[in-house]
Amino acid sequence: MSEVKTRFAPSPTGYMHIGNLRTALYAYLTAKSMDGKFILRIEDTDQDRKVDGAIQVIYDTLAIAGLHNDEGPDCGGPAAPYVQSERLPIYREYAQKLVEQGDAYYCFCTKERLAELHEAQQAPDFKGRHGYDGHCRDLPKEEVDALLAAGTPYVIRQKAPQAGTTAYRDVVFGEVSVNNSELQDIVLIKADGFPTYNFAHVVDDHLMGVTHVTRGSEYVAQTPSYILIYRAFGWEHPTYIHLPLIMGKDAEGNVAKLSKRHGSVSFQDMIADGYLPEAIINYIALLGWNPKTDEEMFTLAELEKRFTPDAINKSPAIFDYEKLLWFNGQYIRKLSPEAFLEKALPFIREAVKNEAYDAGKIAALLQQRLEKMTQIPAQLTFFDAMPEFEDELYVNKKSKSTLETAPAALAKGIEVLEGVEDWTNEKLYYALKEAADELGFKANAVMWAVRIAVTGTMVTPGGATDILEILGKEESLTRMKKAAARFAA
RNA sequence: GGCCUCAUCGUCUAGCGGUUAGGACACGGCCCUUUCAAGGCCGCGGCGCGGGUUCGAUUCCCGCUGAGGUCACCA
Repeated sequence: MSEVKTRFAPSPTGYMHIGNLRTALYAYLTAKSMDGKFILRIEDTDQDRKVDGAIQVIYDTLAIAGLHNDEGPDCGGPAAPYVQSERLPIYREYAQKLVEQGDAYYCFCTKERLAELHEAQQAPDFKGRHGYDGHCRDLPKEEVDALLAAGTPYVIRQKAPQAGTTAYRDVVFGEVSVNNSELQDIVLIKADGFPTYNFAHVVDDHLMGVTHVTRGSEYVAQTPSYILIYRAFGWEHPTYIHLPLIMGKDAEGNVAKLSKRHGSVSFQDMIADGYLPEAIINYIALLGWNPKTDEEMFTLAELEKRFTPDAINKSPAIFDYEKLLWFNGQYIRKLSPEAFLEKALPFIREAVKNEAYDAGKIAALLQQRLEKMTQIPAQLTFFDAMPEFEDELYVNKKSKSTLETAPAALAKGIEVLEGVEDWTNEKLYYALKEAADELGFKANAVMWAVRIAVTGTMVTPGGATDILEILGKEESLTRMKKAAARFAA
């Protein structure tokens, strides 16, 4: 058997839908699991949907995700070109061949006629078959030639058999069989001369040696039409691996195929929102596949070793941001302090403009309590400016801090801290602990009061002395004195 | 509407005739603790319904219900 080859064939829409990325991942893993090659092909046959720079988005996404392709427009390969708009003559030639064989035909129906047809079929009382009515299916040859000679616009349609059944075996869905009477005479070549996806992908998959087609299950029902094309050419069709759909929920909680409306999900947006590529990959890998063990943390490299297409599930999975968030937190914690700082720095500087405050120390506090990068700025607002706050913040039952203990704790705290030379977390902690002992307070009571005094914030990343250290002696004491003065007044 | 597919905790899932139905997220509680997290422990929570087959069905078969997909000169 020849070498396994899978492909990812996105159309350049300008953004990468997360469902698409999952398809890319599975196609990639399918190839890797069988020691095969993974190729990238750009399906840009829709002239109306052309978007500048869209191909770059695809390259960037694969690069960020770590899905390296062995062949493609970026790196070439034996079946180049890998961009469909550059292969027009090829599709033309093969379509022509089908027409000659009698497996396809010219159709001169206008879009208006088709639209009327479609409308009539939408009527509530419509009974018969939906889809194209075969109007041009059996046009006499002379008439076709005359129309062609007159320059009448046309498309080329597949001439699908009207009886019998077409079946294939899907790796995940098993036997799939449809009555040919359900099949449409799908358009192969559009009026503008471009092929449809339906035709182009079949020709390309064959010519490029693709052995396994991994794609979303929305194609399950249409695959028999494609198989008929393979047969018409006398080609062997590839193995099909149809993936369960990823579903999303809309504002009302309705479930549907993941889309902008249902769930919303561009890979770039998620990265911008502070999700780590590794976390996204890990999470989506588990949407429809599992290793049959309780493990669930997987790097791409591990997935390459563990993945097997036959363990893919059939049922659709709802995309759950909560769980993705959890994965993201896990991956954030796994980062080295340096790597974390690098990623977190822009977000830290967004809130903390004062560069006297050590970003590295701030990052260290953040790393253990973050789920995504964009949560950073909101947690750091107190560094640059003390917020307005009520004295009630000093009251905390668990820490035994009250409006009576707080002023005393602050006064004593200032006194002790004035004497601290070595302004480090550890020294500060013992100094304040000592202050608490002298006051006969629980250490927590002092810590609480000090933390509130220098941050004015109920919840902060890091404890009192963590923050004192970053703030520095001067700023810390200034803030504490100001806070203490409020009680005196 | 026709055709097709799917169906285990709220969510992602393990299970492939006999299990106290397992894990993870979320949720609740406890521990730890310098606030909050993180971490540890415990808990809550599920086989859609009805028929069969079988000594025995979550598991096999049929029907129902529910959900989704698809019926474009989009992919």
